[in-house]
Amino acid sequence: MADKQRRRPGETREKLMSAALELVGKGRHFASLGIREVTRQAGVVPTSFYRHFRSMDDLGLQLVDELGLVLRRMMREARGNVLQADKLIEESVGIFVAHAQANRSFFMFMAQGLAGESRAVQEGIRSEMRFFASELANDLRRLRLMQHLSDADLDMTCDLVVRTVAFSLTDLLSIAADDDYQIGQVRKRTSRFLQMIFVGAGHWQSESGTAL
Amino acid sequence: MADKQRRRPGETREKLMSAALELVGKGRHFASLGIREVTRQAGVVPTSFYRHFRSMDDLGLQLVDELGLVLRRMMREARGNVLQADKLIEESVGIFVAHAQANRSFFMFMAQGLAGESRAVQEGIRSEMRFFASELANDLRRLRLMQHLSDADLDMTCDLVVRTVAFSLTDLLSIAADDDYQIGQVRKRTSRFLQMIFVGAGHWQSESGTAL
DNA sequence: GGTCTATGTGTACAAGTGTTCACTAATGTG
DNA sequence: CACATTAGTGAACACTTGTACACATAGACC
Repeated sequence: MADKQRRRPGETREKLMSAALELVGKGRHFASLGIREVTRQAGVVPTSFYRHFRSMDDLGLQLVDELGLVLRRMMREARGNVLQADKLIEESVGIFVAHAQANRSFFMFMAQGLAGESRAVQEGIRSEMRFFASELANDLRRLRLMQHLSDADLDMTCDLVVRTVAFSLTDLLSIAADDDYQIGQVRKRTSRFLQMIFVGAGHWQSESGTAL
Repeated sequence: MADKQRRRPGETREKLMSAALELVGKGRHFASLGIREVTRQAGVVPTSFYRHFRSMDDLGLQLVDELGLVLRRMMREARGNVLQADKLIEESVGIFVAHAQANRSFFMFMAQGLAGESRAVQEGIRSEMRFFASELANDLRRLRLMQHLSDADLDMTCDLVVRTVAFSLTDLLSIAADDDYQIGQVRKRTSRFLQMIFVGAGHWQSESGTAL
C-alpha cells in the first residue's frame, strides 16, 4: 500500500514546484500546465496539490519568489567576481549566461512569465527586474562609474541594460543547452549590446538633444 | 436548422484566427487555448477547425504570417511619415505605439510567442524581427545616417533597437488600453532608450575598446 | 495519553478535451 | 448537366480535467 508517512515538511510542496519547472524545462509553457499534470510529474496524488497551492497561479507566484532568490545569488556572485572594473561587462554577461544555463528551467519560466497569463506573475517578474536594475545602479554608483549621469538617467540606463540582458534569455533558451558555440555567440552579442549602451551612457547628457 | 451555406471562401478560417486573437486579447495565453475553445469563440462547430488547420500550432504559424503583414504596414507608414529625419525617433516610436494599440491582440500574440510553446512560432516571430531590423538598417543607410558604422555594427545596432522596442511591448500591453498617461510614459521611456542607443552608435568604433 | 492540525491518500463525478466518422450542401470544372 | 472537391454539420469515442469528500496518519502541544 502507498505509505502515508509524513516526510520532511514542505517536501511535497517542493516536489510540485520542481515538477512544474521540469515541465517548463521540457518546452511546455507554464500557462498550459494543469494541476493533474503537475501532480503526476511530481509523483503525487492530485488532491495533494490543494494542500499547498490554491491554484496554478498561486504556484506561479511562489515560483517567482524562488526566482528572486536565484537572481540574488547571481548578483552576489557577480559582485564578488567583478569588483575592480576591467572586463566588467564580459564578466557579468558570462556569469549571467552561466547561471541561465545552470537554472535553465527557472529562466525559461521567467521569460515566459513576462508575457504570461497571470497578471500577478507578470508583475512579480517585472518587479524582480526593477529591483535588479536598481541594485545595478547602486553598484555603478559604488564603483564611481557613470558619475556624470543624473540619478534618473542612471536608473534608465540600468533599466535598459537589464531589459537587454533579459531579452537575451529568449536567444539563449531557444538554442540547445550544450551548443557551446552558439552560446558563445549569444554572450558576445549581448556584451556588445551592453557596450554600446554604456558608450551611449558615457556620452549622454552632453548631447542628449542631438539630431536624429 | 443550422444553415450549411457556404459563405465567402476562407471566412471560417478568418473567424477561427480572429477568435484565437480575441481570446489572447482577453488576457489568455495562446499556449493554453484549445481547439474546442477557439471554435466555440468563433461560433463554429469543433470539426470545422480541421478543415483549415492541422493543430493549434498550425494556426499559430498562420497568425505569425499575418503578423508579418501588420508589421509591414507599420513599416510603410513609418517610412512615409518620417522621411526627413528630425524627430525621427519620437515619430517612429509614436507610430509603433499607435499600431500596437490598434492591433493589441496581434502584438500580445507576438509578445507571447517569443517565449511560447511552439518552437516554430518562436522562430517565425524571431525571423520577423530580424527582417524588421534589416529593413531598418537599410533605411538608415538610405538616409545616410550612421555612415561611420560598419555593416555588421549597423546591423547589431538595429537589432538592439528592435529588441528594445519589442520589449516595450510587455510594458505597453500590461497597462490598460485607455490609460493615455501611462502610454505616454512608455512612449517617452522607449524614445529615451533609443536615443541612448543611437548616441552609443554615434560614438562607437572610435572607442569600442574603452574601459568598463 | 488525548486531542488538534497539517499533510497525505483513494474514490467519485460532472464537465471539458481532441479526434474520428458519416452525412450534406454549395461551388468550380469538365 | 454531371461530378469531384471543398467546407460545413452533428453524434460519438475514449480520455483528461478540476474539484469535492471522506478518511488516515504523523507530529505538536497540553
